[in-house]
Amino acid sequence: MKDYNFKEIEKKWQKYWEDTNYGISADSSNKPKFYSLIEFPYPSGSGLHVGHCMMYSATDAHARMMRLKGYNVMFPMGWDAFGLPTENYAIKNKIKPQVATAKNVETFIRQQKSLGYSFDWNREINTTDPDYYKWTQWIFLQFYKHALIGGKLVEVDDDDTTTPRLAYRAEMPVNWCPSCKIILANEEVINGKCERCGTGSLKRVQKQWMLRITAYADKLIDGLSTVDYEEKIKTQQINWIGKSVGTNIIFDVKGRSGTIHDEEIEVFTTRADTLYGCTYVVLAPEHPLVTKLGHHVQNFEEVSEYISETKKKSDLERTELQKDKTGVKLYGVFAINPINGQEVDIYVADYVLASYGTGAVMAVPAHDDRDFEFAKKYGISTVQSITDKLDNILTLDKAYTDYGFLIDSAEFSGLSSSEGKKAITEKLKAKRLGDFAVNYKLRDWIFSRQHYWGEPIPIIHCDKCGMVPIPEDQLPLTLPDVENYEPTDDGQSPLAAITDWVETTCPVCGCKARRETDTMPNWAGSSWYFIAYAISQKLKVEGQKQSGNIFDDNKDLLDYWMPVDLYNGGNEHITLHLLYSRFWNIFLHDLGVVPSSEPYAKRINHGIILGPDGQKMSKSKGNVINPDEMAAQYGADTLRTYMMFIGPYNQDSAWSMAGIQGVFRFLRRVWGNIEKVSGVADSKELLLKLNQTILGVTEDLEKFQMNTVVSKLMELNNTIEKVGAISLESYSKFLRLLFVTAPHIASELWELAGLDGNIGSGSWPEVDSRYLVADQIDVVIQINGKVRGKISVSPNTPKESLEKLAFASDKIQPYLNDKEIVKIIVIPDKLVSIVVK
RNA sequence: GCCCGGGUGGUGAAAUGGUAUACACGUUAGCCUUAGGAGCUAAUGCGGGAAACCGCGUGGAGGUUCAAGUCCUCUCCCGGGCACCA
Repeated sequence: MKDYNFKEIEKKWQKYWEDTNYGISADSSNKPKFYSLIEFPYPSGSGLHVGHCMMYSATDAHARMMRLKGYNVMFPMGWDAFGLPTENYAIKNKIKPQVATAKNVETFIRQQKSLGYSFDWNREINTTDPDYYKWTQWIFLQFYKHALIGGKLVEVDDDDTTTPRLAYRAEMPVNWCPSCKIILANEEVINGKCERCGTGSLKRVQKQWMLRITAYADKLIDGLSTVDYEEKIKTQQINWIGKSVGTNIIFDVKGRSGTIHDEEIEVFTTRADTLYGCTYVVLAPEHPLVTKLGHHVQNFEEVSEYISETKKKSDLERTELQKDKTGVKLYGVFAINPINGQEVDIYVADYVLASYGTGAVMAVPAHDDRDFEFAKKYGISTVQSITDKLDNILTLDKAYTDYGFLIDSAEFSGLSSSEGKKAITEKLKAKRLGDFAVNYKLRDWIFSRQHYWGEPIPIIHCDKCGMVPIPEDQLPLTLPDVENYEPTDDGQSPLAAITDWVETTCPVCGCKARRETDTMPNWAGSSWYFIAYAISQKLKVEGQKQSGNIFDDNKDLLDYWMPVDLYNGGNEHITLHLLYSRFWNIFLHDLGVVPSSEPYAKRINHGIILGPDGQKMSKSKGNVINPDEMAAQYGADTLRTYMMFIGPYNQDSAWSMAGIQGVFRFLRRVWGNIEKVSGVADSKELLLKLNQTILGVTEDLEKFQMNTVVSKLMELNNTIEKVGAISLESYSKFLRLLFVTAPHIASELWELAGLDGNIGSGSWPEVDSRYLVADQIDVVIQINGKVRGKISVSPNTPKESLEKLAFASDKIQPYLNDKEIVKIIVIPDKLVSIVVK
């Protein structure tokens, strides 16, 4: 027997798979389809990370099983290639981002192929490819051309400026780095500081493109009940959307000389039942009413100063110092509590957020911790009066925020909190001073970036016609070649400096006009790539010629492939990417271009591979494991199998050199064990273990319990060694199981054993339940719950016999002497449990 | 503060309420070898004992059950997410 020469074997089979199109899926088939999606990588300059290998190894194993089980499996790969690191690299090294991307992609493909992953290379996509981003732009235009009214999509005319389009422009506070003089994406702000230079980022108001994801908030919540995601993912998404149901309440505003007409304060509350306890009203510093009240406010100077102080605070300061609430009372003006006509004070305080609800709240210190704290600090209501009101329910140091029954609330007293909310809101509604209202924490999605390396937003600004979408048959709007990728000083995209690109003519009136110079965020291309795989050949072949819409033209493909059956990815994408891409898919479904409302039927998350020191891998810590080096030392099969064996799939695991060494030993022993293949009939012990392994490995692969898949294969190999012989038929089953984790060695051994055809075109082994039962089974005898003996019996021995055999056992006699037998429980094939007194 | 995970040998970890510690690493002893960071065999939860065996053991305290790592109540610790969201 030759040595296990993994280098030679792996090269041979990788070529074979390439030559025979292993992994290439058909667009039509009489087999059932299975769409297995993994998050496509950002092709960074540092190449494949072992974390990628962990996800690829596990999903590749699963895909191989599904193929053997007779599915037409789509297991595609592509490149999420727009993004800042490439742009920064381009700036630094004076290399075109297009060139850098192509080089990185080449490296990724080489690495992936060298590990034998069975991706469908015919479907490769790249978000930076104009054939691809043509359709990213097309989808953007559909957002621009549509609005969601009453849950239904409606088309919006080009000159309509009032209907709320799903893509719109708005003045938005953005993160501004005063040192780099650029606008930062949220992802570039780490703990309130610029990722590049560490300077604290400031808020700056600028016109931004927005996607109205909030219009889809309810659909995004409701859709979760139809998909198979871990509970953790669902709750995280629901929390992120943050739906809260409550009441909007209108307080009239009164000055020294009576009611100030036309001015009112609208607050949002989830606790309308506590309205009688309202002692003051608070406005966010950014609330427009504050400046409007102007001369009515006696201490307006003090108030203005407070507001400008707030503006100077960074996000970090405003949130980190949350315990220390600040604010200013507006002297000379009052708000009228609409339920009882009571005058209450008005404050401005930055613990109230302009961006949530109405930017104003009613304060009920007795029933809200934040109001309580603020009231205590500014002596607004005495603690004594709160306790009086609450009939001693309240302890002196905190608000009573639980539900209960209303007191001191006129005709509403005695109602439960939930009854009270409803009754009070109904009364306000009748007086036209309030109504039921829903709010979301979710904000609309800031969809523009002032960078070069992204999809250009296909809009033209015309002085006469306003914003005009580029006609769809003129897409894609491609990125121009530029010399300089640096953002400009005033926070504009580098595209703004390319005059001959910016200057264009209006598609409507033909006048001189300017192109939009912002680009899309790198979440854009990844929000529909799972759809693109199904039609990827069409993107390449017809992308430029297509005049209609590629989705409608290829409805049959989308109907066949969608939705994704299994989506595999990282925990870091549970909120943003998963939410964004669900949003796009639901929108496209509403538009009628994709068949299913939800894009992913099932989602599985993987953990992170940590360095050998248990720390997150990083160059600076020097604990980075390079997959190329590992594959060179131990082979692709060992690396793949170890990546599955390293620990529970959805849990973080630390790399271990001893661990990969152990897996290598396993494969080398498997290699040698081909000598145990014989013409002799299999022992019952081997048949039992083999069938247990088929059953267990199948179940574990389906559940992505990859570590036990490997341990079960090891157990079977141990049994082969122990028994010393295995029939060719049984061996072929073992190899097919092994094929999913270590496909190269399994293919080679298949050939060496002289088995027919190729292992990959066979079928998944079936369990023969005749062999699942052992000849003899150990049945445990328990006395008072403790194991005191064992009897070896044949399976299905009747209860009565088991009981007799148990009492006949010498082992247990000492425990029965002089004891009264209270109870006997017999579980066939398991145990006899005797209770004595 | 709120919402998720998770605490099991020396280590990574297994266990449809039914023999806790499979599998792997490590360790120890022996074999083989010129040699081994190679291979093979055996042992390996802790305490006691020459052994048979006994006692104790899944973060802690209770509970349900003939039987609990697993179910229930309370509690401690670790990791992650959200966080002044009214």
